[in-house]
Amino acid sequence: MAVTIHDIAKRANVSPSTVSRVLSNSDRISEETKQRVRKIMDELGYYPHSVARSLVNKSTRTIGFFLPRVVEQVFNNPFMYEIIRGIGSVASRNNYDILITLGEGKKEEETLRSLVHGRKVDGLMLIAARVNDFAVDFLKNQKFPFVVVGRPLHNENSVNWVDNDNVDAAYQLTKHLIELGHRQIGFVGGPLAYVVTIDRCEGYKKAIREHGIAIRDDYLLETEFLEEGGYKAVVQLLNLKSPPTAVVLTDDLMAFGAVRALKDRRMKIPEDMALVSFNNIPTAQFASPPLTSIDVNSCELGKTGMEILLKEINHPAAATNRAIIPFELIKRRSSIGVSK
Amino acid sequence: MAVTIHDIAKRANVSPSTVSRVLSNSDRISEETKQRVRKIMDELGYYPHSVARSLVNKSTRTIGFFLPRVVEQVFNNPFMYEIIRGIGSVASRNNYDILITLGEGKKEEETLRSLVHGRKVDGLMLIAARVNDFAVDFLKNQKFPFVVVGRPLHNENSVNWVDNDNVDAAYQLTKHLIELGHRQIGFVGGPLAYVVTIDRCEGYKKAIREHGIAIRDDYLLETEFLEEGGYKAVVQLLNLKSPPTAVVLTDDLMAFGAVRALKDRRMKIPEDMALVSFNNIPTAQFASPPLTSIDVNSCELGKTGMEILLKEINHPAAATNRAIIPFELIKRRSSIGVSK
DNA sequence: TTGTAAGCGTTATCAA
DNA sequence: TTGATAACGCTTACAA
Repeated sequence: MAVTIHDIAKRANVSPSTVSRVLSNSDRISEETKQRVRKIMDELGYYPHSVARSLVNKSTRTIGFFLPRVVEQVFNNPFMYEIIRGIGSVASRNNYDILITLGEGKKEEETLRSLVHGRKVDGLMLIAARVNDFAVDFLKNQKFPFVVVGRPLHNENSVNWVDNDNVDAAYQLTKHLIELGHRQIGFVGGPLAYVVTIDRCEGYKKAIREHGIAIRDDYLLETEFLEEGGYKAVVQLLNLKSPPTAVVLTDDLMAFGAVRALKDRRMKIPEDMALVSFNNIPTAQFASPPLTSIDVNSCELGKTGMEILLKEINHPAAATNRAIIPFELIKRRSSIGVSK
Repeated sequence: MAVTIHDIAKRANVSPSTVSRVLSNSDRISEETKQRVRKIMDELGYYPHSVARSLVNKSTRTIGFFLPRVVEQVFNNPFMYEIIRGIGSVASRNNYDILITLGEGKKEEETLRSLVHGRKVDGLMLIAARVNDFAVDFLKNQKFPFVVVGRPLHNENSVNWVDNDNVDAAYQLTKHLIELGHRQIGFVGGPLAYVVTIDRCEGYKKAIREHGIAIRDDYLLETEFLEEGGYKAVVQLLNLKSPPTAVVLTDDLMAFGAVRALKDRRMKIPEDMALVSFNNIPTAQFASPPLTSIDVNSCELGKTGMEILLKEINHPAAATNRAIIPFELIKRRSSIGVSK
């Protein structure tokens, strides 16, 4: 069996509580005993039992990363990994671990309950706010510390969250196309169940309207955040009587699909159709043509989200926190072509 | 405070142990009491405290995913996320969670000790075997359940692992180039500290030799598993008096770098230089040209690894397990060109 | 079929 | 400066 605090105590001729105090470096223990106890700990290869600690401390120093199945299917996306890396770097620095719970095959409520009431984690990170987000409502209701990476629709002021200004990002992206001379611009969004889709669509519409262009419903498409979704959407747009000359897609993977659809028909990008998208995943720059994309700064989203969560865990009384992470419009050949 | 087993017991006029037995659905409790206790659990919204459970059960139903900093830097790679998804699907099905520990800024031993002796996890998944792998040695020594995704160099028979047959994969990939008529073939591997690099290099050499071609040391390069590494390597190869006409790269990201290097010099792929690589990350097919790549089946690596780990956790006495996951050579335009 | 009580490995309160 | 002792919330012999 592993060595416990009692084993140390016995060997050092002190009580377990003294050992515990040495562990927390209490200043009410003589330097001499500290030395002695520490030496024995080393000899015996002692390491505190984190579960036992958690039980009495009521803290696991672990935060949960919860991905309900619906979300995971939609966002099977490289940028998810970037977010985890961001979270991880802040977590690691603060001696927190990350518990990943995939809700696969289980009901969302069941999984959340096991995390929250089971006290497996001190707080939760949610990825992507949905329009009616069960997880947000549940956690809010339970007063459990959490942060959403993504602006929630209904609880913007009472929930901790971090996101880009997606309305503005879509606005800038669309404006970029308009400035290139496009007047017929399509919009391919993800599922409308996600707030991010709504925001980006709004930014798109705002840019269109501001430039005196009419909004065409047949230019507005909703699909999955996947390559296949982008493919289908572009095919549908191309089948219109007057197809758009440019398309805003809300994800790079979709844009990859769009590229494939256009290549299948021997059409040129951006000459026949310009493409712009979101996320700037690591391979967007290596696509053919390289994709104009909004860099959402995923790593920073994760980092800041984690910082907010730590604040919430340690000072639950404090005000609601939110953060807007700057994005960057990266112009590449899929919109501006080779000339420029 | 959260409701405990005692609260339920009081309300149901039974003892805590009875409640506990209801929880584990013991067959020594009358159906009637079960019903009654369960009803009260629902009413009070009871959920078992997982930490308390872990303490007595000596199991956290959590497995650790350990990524020492050195490894993480090297493998900042989309296929890592695929592996996690694979692990996650099996874990979720078996009611396990995944604890991700990024060793950032901490010593590897320190982190491992906190996981193993701190009993935060029931077992560990290691990603990528290094030639002298501290983690492997440490865990083996501690007799702690673990599995390596990647063949270990020294303990092939005494350690659980799962991997592709990297020697064969590299052999097939190189042979593919030879069959296309190439005789001058370069090899750009990752750091030699990783077993995977050694294996792939061996497969490459085997194919070269078997076809009566001489091995040229100036065609063998070692670099990072990153885009930049591929770029630099190809530049170096191009500066040779007689550069290779084809190159085997051990990662798609490297291949992206290679593509960039060639495009910078207005060289054609595969006419001026054919490229083939490993991993078949989701965007390899959308590169320009689409990349010929070995699909290592990352998701399956994760799944099988997790299955082996569960076996090890539940039957520690059983024999050492290992698994070879089939790979697939996906031929695309970066090697075969458009004609075919 | 159910209850009592000990124990899992810590920390924290109170006394000494 | 240190030591008893009682938690933390659960499981499991052993008794009844």
